[in-house]
Amino acid sequence: MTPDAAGRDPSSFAGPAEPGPRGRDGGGARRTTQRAAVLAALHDADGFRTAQELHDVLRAAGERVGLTTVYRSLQLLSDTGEVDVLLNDAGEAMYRRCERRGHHHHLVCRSCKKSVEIESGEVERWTERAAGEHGFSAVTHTMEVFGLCTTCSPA
Amino acid sequence: MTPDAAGRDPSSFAGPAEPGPRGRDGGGARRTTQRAAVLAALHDADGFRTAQELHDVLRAAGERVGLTTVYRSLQLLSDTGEVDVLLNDAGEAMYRRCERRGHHHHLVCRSCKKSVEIESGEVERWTERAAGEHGFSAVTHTMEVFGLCTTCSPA
DNA sequence: CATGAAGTTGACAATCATTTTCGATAAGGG
DNA sequence: CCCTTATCGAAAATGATTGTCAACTTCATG
Repeated sequence: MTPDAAGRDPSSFAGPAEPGPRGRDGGGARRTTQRAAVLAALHDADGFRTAQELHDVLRAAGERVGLTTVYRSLQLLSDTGEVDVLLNDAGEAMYRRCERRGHHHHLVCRSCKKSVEIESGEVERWTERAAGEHGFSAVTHTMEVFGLCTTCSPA
Repeated sequence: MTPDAAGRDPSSFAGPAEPGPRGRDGGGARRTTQRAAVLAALHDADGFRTAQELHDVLRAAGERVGLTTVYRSLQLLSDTGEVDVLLNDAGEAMYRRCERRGHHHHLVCRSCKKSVEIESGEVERWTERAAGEHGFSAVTHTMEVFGLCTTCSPA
């Protein structure tokens, strides 16, 4: 059985392991247990999770974290690009810690939310071309692919 | 100057023009002025609009429609596929009356929300393939392209 | 190790889009 | 013209996310 969130090793995130420049921005971003916990919970999941789900997991694991803080931490993390955000059908924000830092897309399981990072120069190029043909500039795009992963697939 | 919503010809939507089978589903969907007004307002716009924006336009045009009804009408219209929905960055639903009935994507102006319908077998195929490579089935996807249209583009 | 300034936290209130409620109203077949 | 029933809409409810603000950490420094 996989250990639940309570059993994870916090050192990989919370500990003062990395001696690098403290904080993320010029000012002083502090290293707090709450922030580390959110990041850790996110790390334990291999799929997208909502702020509330993460909060539930943390509380269930005995962490003392407020929902407000979870939202703030996620906001912070997504601002710095450390986690990716996407809106589900219900319009709720879902977060995920991604390996890839640059632009990429996701293949998300509709059932368990597990996801795989995918890249596509093909799509990027098509997008640019299509936009150009219609005179649009400063083009950006969003694209997410949903399906059922092998585990959640029937049969 | 383009006539505002108040000046549109209602006959094209509200009038008993089409003698075809009444309503949309087997039961009894009635033809009401409010529903027609929402559809008409949507028709006047060549871009995506939020429910509230449509409501404002209708009220400004002197129509007597409640916000609730606008929401309900849009829900109805999107259920039957008569209008397309997409969530903006803020997570708000935006609606648009599209020419194309089948699956397609949009090129949306970030500034004025004007949009163009685009199709891409290329993207469809790429999506299927990428999903297949990772064992995902029952694949669907969302994709929207944003940019600045010629009118809103600087220079 | 003590200290203080500044970043953080979290319970709770406030937003805000969207939905639900439910009595009043209108559509349209008979 | 009437009656059944879909529909309307004002107001209350919902639910995710954000703002408030006093109490609390973190951590560079003395």
